[in-house]
Amino acid sequence: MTEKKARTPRSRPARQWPSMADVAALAGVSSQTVSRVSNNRTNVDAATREKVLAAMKTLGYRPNTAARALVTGRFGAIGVISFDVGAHGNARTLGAVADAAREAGFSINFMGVRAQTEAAVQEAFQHLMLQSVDGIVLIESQMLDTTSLHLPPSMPVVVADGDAGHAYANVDFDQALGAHSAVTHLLGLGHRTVWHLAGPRDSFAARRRTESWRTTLEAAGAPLPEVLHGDWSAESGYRVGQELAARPEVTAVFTANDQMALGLMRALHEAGRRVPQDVSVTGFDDMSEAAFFQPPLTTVRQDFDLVGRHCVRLLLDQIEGRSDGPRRMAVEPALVVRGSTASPARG
Amino acid sequence: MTEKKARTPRSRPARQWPSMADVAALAGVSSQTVSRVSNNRTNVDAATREKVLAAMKTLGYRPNTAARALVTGRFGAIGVISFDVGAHGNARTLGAVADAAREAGFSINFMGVRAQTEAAVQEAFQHLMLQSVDGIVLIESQMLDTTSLHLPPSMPVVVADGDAGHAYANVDFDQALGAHSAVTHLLGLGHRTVWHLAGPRDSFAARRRTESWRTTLEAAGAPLPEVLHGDWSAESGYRVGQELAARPEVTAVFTANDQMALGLMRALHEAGRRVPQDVSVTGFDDMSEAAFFQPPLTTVRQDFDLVGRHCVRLLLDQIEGRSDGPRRMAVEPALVVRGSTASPARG
DNA sequence: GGCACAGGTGTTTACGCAAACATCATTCGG
DNA sequence: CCGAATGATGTTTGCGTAAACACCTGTGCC
Repeated sequence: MTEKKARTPRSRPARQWPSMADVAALAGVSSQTVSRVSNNRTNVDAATREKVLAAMKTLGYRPNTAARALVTGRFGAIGVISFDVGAHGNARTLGAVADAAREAGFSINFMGVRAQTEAAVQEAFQHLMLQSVDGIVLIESQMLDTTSLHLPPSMPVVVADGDAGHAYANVDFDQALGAHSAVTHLLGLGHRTVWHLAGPRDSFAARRRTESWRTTLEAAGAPLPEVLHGDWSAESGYRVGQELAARPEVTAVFTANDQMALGLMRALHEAGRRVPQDVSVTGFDDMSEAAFFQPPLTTVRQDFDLVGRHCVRLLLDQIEGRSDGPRRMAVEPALVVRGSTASPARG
Repeated sequence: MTEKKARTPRSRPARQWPSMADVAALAGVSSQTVSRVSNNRTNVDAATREKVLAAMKTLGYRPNTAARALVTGRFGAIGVISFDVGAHGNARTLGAVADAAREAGFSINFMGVRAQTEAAVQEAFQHLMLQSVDGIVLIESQMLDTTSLHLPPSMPVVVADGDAGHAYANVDFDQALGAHSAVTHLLGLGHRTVWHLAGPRDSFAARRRTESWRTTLEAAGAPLPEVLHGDWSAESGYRVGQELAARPEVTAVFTANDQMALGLMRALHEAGRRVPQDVSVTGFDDMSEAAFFQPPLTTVRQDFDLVGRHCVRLLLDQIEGRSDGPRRMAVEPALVVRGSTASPARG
């Protein structure tokens, strides 16, 4: 391993990848010409290009991204920070961002954040900030606080499904519209009012859904019931559902996501209250399972793929210096009516 | 990318990050000393180290991973290739691998693969192979064909939830045990035989579950019904469920995952066949919603976190040259009995 | 007091690539 | 037919880091 010659080769791990110099030697050109071919520059003779490409193939050459990043200052990578990917919406958004990024020639540097604490988000940022990404997408970032994250102003950031009040570019569903359509649907069926099983208090998406629920009820002159909070999980929906099931005046519930709606319906069923005959339930997300719940769930469909594409587009705008594009984008959700909602029983 | 236009778009961005040299200048030491501090070497005087750390903090210094990777040949990154992250199991595994990797100081380079074709997997590999990762984890990789993937032998690879027959290290659930326990549970309840709603034909995990179902039935001397295939989705479970519901002899179904079981139960319900009184149903995965299905699903729980940790461990063994560790690991699943299974009605 | 030795630090070099610049051969307008 | 513009290629340089090596100082030992 360690040879003791005059100017010895280094005792590094043996070179397993050919470099531009190797390709250049085989093709009988300079390494710069190899670089030009590698980067698809136009000013290379067709015959020369062929020679180089052949040599690349022979040696199995692949450009070294580290060296390229070092010299260009660009990494071809987008960082994605997300909370629990076990949550349906987060996973879908991640997948959509990844797809869109790949189409744009970027890879995804993923950081999962377990705890919803600011320190955890901070740490994730710090990791990604080691200059190894060109920009960052933050999914479900209710803890985001602009002032405490020491981001260099030059680091492009897009927030998906988060607070629209901060300084970063933002892509989100039109939560207000989604909540409004669900609540209006229920009121239109003849319910006197609509209860609300909300998401966690520190989620902006959840808060916006709650606000829209409130204003819709107020506009309709319906009484405003107390808000009950879950944590997005089916289990929390079940717990809250047990409380709601105990109140006979509850005939309609607008739930902030599908998973909680599932738990809610389970609790109602166990308490002997039928959905939709006794209680109507709506969800939010339209996860792929929602159509097969018992009963099939009326819910608000979100187009996660579109969100992913928008995120990447806004991020690339920043990365490539096109800051004239829109900084905030909203994706319109659509109400999907299924079997979990009906007119209240005449009682 | 014909960027024939102006020669300007490639102008190098202004230096926005301080380098070692900047820190060294401020601290009044050589850049090599900064390097030593940065890498936590011991042979640095305590006072000097303090000076350097202070300078780093003042300048907001962060080591440049590209430069470090260039010189060390290591990237501190693990590539993860996964199919649809909308599928519960894949998302959970991804999250677990990401967590385990972060604990080990590695970041995750994620590549989603839309189409389950060999070409798509190939392309994902090629992307990751641009030397930007130290190893690769492949999730749900039924299409994996060792001979056609041109991996350098030195690229560490671990396959999760895939074929145990190939040359790569492997972490998987003990599918046979899981299927066996579910089928045995159903037979033990008094069912004459157990039908099987299987996963896609090209999934090794699905095939192993099917095989184990078959051998368990044979060992019990139970008749062997025809196998019906879904594609993991609730929708496919619903379609197959309509067929099964039409056969009165079906009293118990072992389903290859929870989502299909949901669709199946929906179809049974619509056909007027009650679960579990008329038909018992088991799932596989124990997704967090399964306990709130109607009825709550008896299923086989998989510990995805453990799989993720094992994957990272096996991968690090290879990356760091410790190839003496185990190359294959199995994680034991556990049967969770809930309300979707019961003894057949005396008919 | 000399001498080996170790710990602390600085100097040089190379990693692989692409930008900037240099060189040479063409082509074309007048 | 000359001089300038254009195109194809080679040469030099530097990105930020860590390894290898050189060089100091002080210490302990005889």
